[in-house]
Parts: sequence; C-alpha cells; structure tokens
Amino acid sequence: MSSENGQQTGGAEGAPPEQLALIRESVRKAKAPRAKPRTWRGAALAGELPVARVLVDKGALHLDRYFDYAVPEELDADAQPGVRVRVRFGAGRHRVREGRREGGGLIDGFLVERLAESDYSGPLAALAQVVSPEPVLGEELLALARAVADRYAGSLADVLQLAVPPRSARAERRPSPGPLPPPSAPAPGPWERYEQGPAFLGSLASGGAPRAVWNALPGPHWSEELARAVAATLASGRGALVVLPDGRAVARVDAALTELLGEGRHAVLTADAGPEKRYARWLAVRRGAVRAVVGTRAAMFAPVRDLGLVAVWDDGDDSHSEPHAPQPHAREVLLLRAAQDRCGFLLGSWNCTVEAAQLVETGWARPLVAGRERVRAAAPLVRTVGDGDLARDEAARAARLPSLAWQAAREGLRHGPVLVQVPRRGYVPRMACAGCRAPARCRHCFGPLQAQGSDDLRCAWCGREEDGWHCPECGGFRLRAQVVGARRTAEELGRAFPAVPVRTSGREHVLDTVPGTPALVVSTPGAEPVAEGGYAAALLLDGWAMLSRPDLRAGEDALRRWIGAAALVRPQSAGGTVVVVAEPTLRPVQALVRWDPVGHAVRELAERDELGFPPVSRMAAVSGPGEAVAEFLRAVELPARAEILGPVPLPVTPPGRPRRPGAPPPGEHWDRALVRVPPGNGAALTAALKSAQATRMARGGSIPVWVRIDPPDIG
DNA sequence: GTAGCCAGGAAA
DNA sequence: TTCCTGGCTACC
Repeated sequence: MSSENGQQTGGAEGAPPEQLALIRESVRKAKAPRAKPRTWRGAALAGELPVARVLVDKGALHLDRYFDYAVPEELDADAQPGVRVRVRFGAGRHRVREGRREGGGLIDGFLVERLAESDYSGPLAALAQVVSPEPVLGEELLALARAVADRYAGSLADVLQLAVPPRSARAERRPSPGPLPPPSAPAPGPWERYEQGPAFLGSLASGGAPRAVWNALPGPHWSEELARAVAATLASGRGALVVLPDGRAVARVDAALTELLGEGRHAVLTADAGPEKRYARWLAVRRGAVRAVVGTRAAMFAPVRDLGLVAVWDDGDDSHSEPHAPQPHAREVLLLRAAQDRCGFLLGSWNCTVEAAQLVETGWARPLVAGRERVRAAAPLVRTVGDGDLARDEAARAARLPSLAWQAAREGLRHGPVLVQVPRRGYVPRMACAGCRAPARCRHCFGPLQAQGSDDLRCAWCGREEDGWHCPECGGFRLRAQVVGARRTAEELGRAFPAVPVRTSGREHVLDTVPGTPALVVSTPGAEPVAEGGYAAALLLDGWAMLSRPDLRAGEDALRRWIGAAALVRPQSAGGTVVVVAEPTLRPVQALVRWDPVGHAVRELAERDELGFPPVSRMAAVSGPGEAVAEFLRAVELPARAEILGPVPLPVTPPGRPRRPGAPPPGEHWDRALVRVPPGNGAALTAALKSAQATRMARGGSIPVWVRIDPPDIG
C-alpha cells in the first residue's frame, strides 16, 4: 500500500464509501497485474453479490452500457435492483491533493443487477449512495426502454428519462393503498355495434391477448368503449394502459372509467398534475396498488403490473410523438410492449393511419369495424364545394364563404350548434391567383408562396422573396389568400347571424364542451369542443391549406382533421350535415364523403409500398451542416440493402421561429439525407446509425448530426 | 459530457 | 528542460 493511501485511510475514521476510490487509486498506481474484482482493504463490501451493475444517467450514446461498482456493506440492504443510485463517474483517476479528492463528479444512475463478480478487469469504484430504496426500474420497464432505445437509435438513459419520472421523497414516503380485487366483466354496451366487439371484450375478460385496429364509429361512445375494454382486462386479473393524445381525451376516458368502475381502480397520468402528484400516482401503479392507467404520451411507459392490454386512441395525432430524444411514438412503444408482454393491443380512431392499416395488412392485428349500414347511420351527410362551384359562386367571391356553407350554417342553426373548422392561427395563408385560383408558386423551386407581412411574399420552401408575381396560367397580377383566417371568419359569421352567439376554441383557449343550443363554434383543428347532442352542421373551411402542404401525410392529415370535426356532428338521419371546401375529386375528400378512412389508408399504404416509403420501408433522416452529414454518411456502415436519398439542403429556419430538434438554427444552411431500408431491415439500420453516431460523439471535434428514425415530415 | 494523458512545439 | 496546448480516450 502506498504511503499516500495509508495517510488517507488512516486519517478518516470509518471511511465512507468514497474512500474506496482512493484505495482504487493506489491499486492503479502500483500497477500490479491482478485478476477481477479487487478486495477492498480497509472497507467492508457486501458479503453476497458485492458487484452492482449500474446504468449511468448520461444520454451520450457511447456511454450506453452498464458500469460495475462495488457495493459497500452499509449499502448492501438498500442496493437492490431497480433503485436509484449515485456514483462517481467522469475522469477516472481520482487524484488526491491536499487531502481532498478531486475529479469525477457524482452522477445519478439506476442499479440494474447485483452480481457475484464483475467482468470488468480493472478495480471497481464503490457506489456512493443509494438515493432511495424504492425500486423504480423493474425488469420489464428496463427491457422496454432497451427495446425503444434500439428501435429509435437512441440511448437507454435518454429513454429512461422519459420513462421514469423524477423522484419526490415525499411521494415515496406516502404509502400506496392496497390493491382492489378484480371487478366483474362488463357488458359489451356500445361494443355491440361492432361485429367483433363483444368477442374482443370477451377475449380480454378471459385472459386472452387479442390485437385489433378499431375504426370507431363517429360520435361520443369511444371513451366508454375504451373504458369497457379496460374493465374487461381488469376482470381477468390483469392491468391495462390507455394512451390518449391530449388532456381532454384523458378526461373523457377518466370519466367513463369512473362511471364504470368507481374511483380507485385507475390512475390518470398526465403532465399537468404537479411533479409530486405525478410521481405518487406513478408509484401507486409501479407498486401494483392501481392496475389501470389512462394518460397522455408519457404514460406509454407506465409500469403497469401484469399488463393485459395496451390501447392508444387516435394514433394520427402528432402529440403521440414524443419531442424529446429519441422521439419515440406512443403507437410504436405500445407495439413493442404488446410484443414483449404478450398482451392485448387496441389501436382506436375515427380515422385510420397508414401504420394502422399496415398492422391489419400484415395480419398482426385484426380489424375491429362496424358494418357499412351502421357507419352510414352514424355518419353525417358530407357535401363538397370544389373549385368549379367556387368560380361560379358569386356569393363566395364577395363574402369569402361559399353559398352552400351559408345555407348549411343557416339551416343547422335552426336545430343546434354549428361547428366551423378554420386553419390554425400562425398557419400562414398560402396564396392563389385571384382570377383563376391557380396556386401561386415560387418561380425558382415551385414551392408555395405565402404572405409574410402585409404585402411581403415569400416561398415556403426555399425562403426566397417574390416581388413581381404574375400568374403563369392567366397572366393575372392579383393574389388572394387561399384560406380564411379564424378571427375573420368568426367576425363575418357573427355579422351574418347577429342573433346567434359565436364562440371560439383554439390554441390558447380550448373549449371542452358547448351546449346543444344554437351557436356558431369557430375552432381550429384538434380544438373542437364536443357539443351536447352533437353539432347540427359543420363547415370545414381549410381544405386547400390542408391539402396543398408539401408533405407525404398531407392527404392523411387533412382527412384526419375533417373526420375529427365531422365525427362530432349528428348522424345524417338526425339532420347532421358537413360542408367541406375542397375539390371533390381528391382522394381524401372522397374518403370523407363516403366515410371510409380505412379504405383511404389502405390505398395510401399500397402507394407507399410501391414508392418505397414508410411505414413499409423503414426510414431515417440525418441532418446537420453539409460537411458533417457527408462525413457521417461516409463513416456509417449501412446494411447492404440500405439506400441513401440526398442529401439535399433543408429549408432555412426563418428568424424568430422557435427551433425544432433536427432543424437548423436560424440563418444556418443544413443538409438532410434520408436513409431507407426494405421491410425487415429496420433493426440493422438503427444499429448502424447508432454505432456511427456513437463513434462520432466519442471523439470530440466532429460537428454533431441529428439522426431521426421515422422522420415525420418527408415530402 | 469531462479529466487526464501524451505528444509536440514554443519559450527559456 | 519546462510549460502549455490540442487531440484523444476512458469513464466501472
């Protein structure tokens, strides 16, 4: 033993675990070639399983592995798998100067496993602290986080940050209530309306693991249907998890569950409860006191015991996509869970995403749909206003609203509230020729022109300013906005129907419900309040804006938003009418008229398959400064059948716009390449990207690139 | 990420 | 010879 070490240990009575680092230091100094876990002289280690495998809480990809630490005797009892710990990590050589140790800060981690010995050949440092004896990271959650990290080419630590809420000591001290016995199986209720509905519930109640893509009938029963699926699962003695796109949807299912099962059987996990409350609820789930969870996307990781069902509602809503690294999508996470836990799976929506259609096409899930006659009976009448109608429509030109829409509003207001769906504010209006209505396009890249300030025209794709526009079709010089703004529409409608109250629902102020009395309800997509008894009519006014987006998902998105509004309207038999201002020949418009979102998704899927687009192919985006992207692409060892598209320049972020992850900072020019692989090669692709990224990060100096699996905005 | 190691160059 | 910086690697 070196004198340095002797002084240190000798000077401190009952040396704390940290002192072990000093011993380790001396061992290193001595450079004695020795085998596996060192014996710690001067400090007692746990008698059994003295090695703790720890996941250090650092997102860096090249640290995405476990580190072994020695377990001091005094931490032996608390240092159980799953607990939070603190360890010394950082530059290894903990120097001692003037009696103090330096370097290597304390960092958080999770104890993953206790072992008899380490496979690490060097000397082990000791656990510094067990933060709390509460085991928060169970085996299943760890396996799930691992799978999600692999699926998204991210680090385990990043995923755990999403999966395990921050600790609150007070919440931990509070005991959770004891678990309730399973309830009895519910009656199918509104599930009777679906051919396979009662069978699906029956399977859940009897311990089965059915997997279904459920195309929900329009109307308000979906939340009760979800609640019954949860209740059926609980009846089998298993747990259930429902992930919803927003707080309003959570509140509906929460209410339905409370009505069906009373209080205490389910937990609501949303971000808006404070951290302590949130952690307390999460703990109650983790401890097995509560067997069912409803929540927004963070709940996708909820550690429900003995999972029997995972369900997601409206997977097309982009709030199911987690914005934090590695940006997993709730649907995909629940798919992984269903596979891992062999539990039931339910993907429900009024609409149908291409991904949902694929689950059915591949045979992984069964369709859960109502017969056509039921659909027709539940859906409103949908009428379209196309270009031709508009051109002929004197009233539309004068008042910016087609006469059919006026008629529908007037008629609807005699029977109840009328919903008016308008583009979201901040949705910069696209411009069209005032004469012939041809969309105004950039003369350089053919991107859509949009109005910036009062007269300032700019291309939405390349950002170039346009000052001498004239229409290439008819030679006209006058432009008009293609879409009508929300406030303006509200004002105009208010003036036209002075006796009727006008209510608005949008970003800042979202209305939850409106009464069934006549009123104009102006709303942006996704913020539509539910009307008591349903709306008498709906006007969908943003068709052009929705469909002219240069995005692969433009059609699907438009249909989703229209269906989201139209599903709140009374059935046709009760006079419910929807007017959509969009070209009736377009595929999403036809799908709305026929109320056939599944057919639409199936056709889209076939097309994407042909084009080699996701979700049939797996795709990843690599973005960053041109040189960095090029360098990354040179370095990455892609699977054999991978294909690199691009790189191409990304649109420049306009100044003042909040920067999204993966988008260039304002003023910087970035490139983006897409990498795609055929079906079945997704894992190889993410592994390759992850390892290339890890090597880059490990040596500093190289400019970082962003890697995004399943990029949402491929155009 | 970050400390420490080592190599290579400038300063003395 | 000494000191400093920059690049590189390990971190248990």
